[in-house]
Amino acid sequence: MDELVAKKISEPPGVAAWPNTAAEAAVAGDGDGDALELVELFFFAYRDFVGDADRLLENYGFGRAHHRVLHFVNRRPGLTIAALLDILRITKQSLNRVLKQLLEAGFVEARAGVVDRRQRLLYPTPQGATLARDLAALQSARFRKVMDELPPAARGAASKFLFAMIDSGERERVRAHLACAKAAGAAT
Amino acid sequence: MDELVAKKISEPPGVAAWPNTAAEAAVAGDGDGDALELVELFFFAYRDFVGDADRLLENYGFGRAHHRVLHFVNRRPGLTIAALLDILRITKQSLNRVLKQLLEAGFVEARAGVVDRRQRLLYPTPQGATLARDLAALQSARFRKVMDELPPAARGAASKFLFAMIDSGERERVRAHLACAKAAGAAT
DNA sequence: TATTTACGTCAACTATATTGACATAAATCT
DNA sequence: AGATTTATGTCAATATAGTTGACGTAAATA
Repeated sequence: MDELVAKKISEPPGVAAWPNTAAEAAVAGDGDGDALELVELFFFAYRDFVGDADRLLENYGFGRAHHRVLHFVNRRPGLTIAALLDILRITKQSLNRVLKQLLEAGFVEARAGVVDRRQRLLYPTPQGATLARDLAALQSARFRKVMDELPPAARGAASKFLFAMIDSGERERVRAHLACAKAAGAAT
Repeated sequence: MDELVAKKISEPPGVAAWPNTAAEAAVAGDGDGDALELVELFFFAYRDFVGDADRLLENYGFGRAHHRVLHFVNRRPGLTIAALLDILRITKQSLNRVLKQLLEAGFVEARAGVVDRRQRLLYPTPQGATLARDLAALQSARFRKVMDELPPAARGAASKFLFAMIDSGERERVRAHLACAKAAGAAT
């Protein structure tokens, strides 16, 4: 590692690899200040955002990993393992431990795929749906409160902002996921 | 993504099984739908946001924990252990492991407090400051790109939005931190 | 029939966090 | 001066969430 470090340090060429923004920032001095402030605000906002759910999950002996799985299964009933792995960006081994617990605890159930029987389609049980809803309620309550606090003009900006924060290559995927989840919700 | 869509389509049986929750969500009002969308956007946005830094940190054998410590030490040189623990909300044992590595690798240095010699005041070394700046550059570059993509009217909204997302009891603390960091930054 | 795909599973390991107990030096109170 | 509190370090055990790699199996597909 030290050699990597040394390499990095002794690497004025690295400057070229930097986003020119770094150079600009250095020149501009505090021009970066605002962006840095956003970096920290994002950190604090996310910390508090997940904190709500964490506290509720403790009562069930679950963690954030369970929350994510339950959330996406609930949002998109019939989700396959592969699709879930793709959303969460974790390995199947990692997912498996958490998913197994959710299955055994009766919060999620898996049915064999109809069109492709190798697939396991994941559905929330009524119990799972309830917990998912409670968790979502906490988090969307925070968003609603935020929207109330915000000047009306700023309200629509939040989702635009968050969407723009996503890797551009990922946006279509996310958009499709949202549309799909919305359809599932609307269908009922 | 295509597979997601395909699977979704080939899934009429799932529809029947669809959730009570979704139903309830629909009943609970679609105001929730928007909030739910924000919840997921926040998840994806944060995932990609930290991803940038993660990739750079790998070159140094560091993880997110090191990043957070280095970041705040760099933003607020002279930070005490207690202040850092308060920001990060972790235990001293957890901090210690990471901090020790940063100290040993020469990215951070600790000096005895002047007014209170029990305290260890943390400072970035030149090496640490460089890495911190590189990491920050990646992340603020993302923010700047986002701002460029956003309609001008929405730009100011981002920091208001993020600030409103923070626990109300924490906002003063965060505001103070930002002010302090800004002052420290101005010195450089 | 042969191969690929979707998934499960065992094992070993890493990173990040926790709780609890105890140690030490410096500051502060009485 | 002596007792106590404070700021920090450290050892040990544990939990959670993730990783890579290897191997297995049933079902779809070429």
